[in-house]
Amino acid sequence: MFSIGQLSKRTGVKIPTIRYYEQMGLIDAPERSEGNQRRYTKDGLERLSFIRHSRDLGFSVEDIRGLLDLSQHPEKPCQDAHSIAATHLKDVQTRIAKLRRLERELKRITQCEADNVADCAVIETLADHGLCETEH
Amino acid sequence: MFSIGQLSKRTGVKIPTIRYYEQMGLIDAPERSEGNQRRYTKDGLERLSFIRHSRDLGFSVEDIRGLLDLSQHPEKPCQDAHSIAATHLKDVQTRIAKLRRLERELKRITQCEADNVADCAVIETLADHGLCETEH
DNA sequence: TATAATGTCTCTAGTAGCTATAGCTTCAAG
DNA sequence: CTTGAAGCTATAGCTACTAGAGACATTATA
Repeated sequence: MFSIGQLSKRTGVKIPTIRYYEQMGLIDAPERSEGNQRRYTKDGLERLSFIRHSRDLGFSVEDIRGLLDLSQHPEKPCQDAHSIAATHLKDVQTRIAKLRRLERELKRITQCEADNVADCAVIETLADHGLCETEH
Repeated sequence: MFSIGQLSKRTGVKIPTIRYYEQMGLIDAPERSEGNQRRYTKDGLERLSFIRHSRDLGFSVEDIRGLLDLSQHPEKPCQDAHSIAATHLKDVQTRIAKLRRLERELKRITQCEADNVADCAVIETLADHGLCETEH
């Protein structure tokens, strides 16, 4: 049996976050000690690790709900898992593309060598959208 | 003079967002019509465009506060603007790097060809961090 | 000029995914 | 038995908006 602090150390999930996941119904409310403190089993540890890892990969809490549910039913087909992951991958790729456009634009404007605001490319660009090289 | 709706159309900033910016002190409270509706001048339009453009480039509201302040003082040196932009650029680059790691990992796990959850690489990977190729 | 349609007003609450704080109780070590 | 760390609940805060309710203003058409 683990206390919430031990669980936190083993999974890398902060204590308030564990309580938050319980509240959100991502993890079951565990048993309690006589003094009303949470006591987790190995199962709880594994479930939380799954969640942690999924969050690390950027899945939303809603996605994780679905993935957790699937993981409890090994005999089910796994199309749903594939589709959740594929959708997420697309989303990540979209965000990368957007950030790369920002990066290009920011690189360009930070090359400004002016000394004061009147001639500064950063401020000038922000003030006038027409000066941008790309559409955002 | 523009109504809030006209301002919204010209800048692409949604009406509730304009009111929100006013509340946050990013834009000044404009004059009102007899019937208490907001009436904006060209100045207001330009300031909001600046904000919109800065948001498009991903600057935070706090950053924008600083940038707006600088833009009002053309005689000032523009180091601060450069440093805000450079910090933001680094931040964007960090996020890109992180997303690329995610992309690689997601690509890998979505190549799974299994039919059911028991053999599914997606679920398996999430359940066991040891199966990851990279650190997140 | 009357009326209908659209626009705008304020206020409150909700979104995601936590994080922080206050004031209390419990646990483990010495 | 005491002390200090760890845990409890409940509430509020974070970013940057967005949605909705119910009332009032403005504009276009009949």
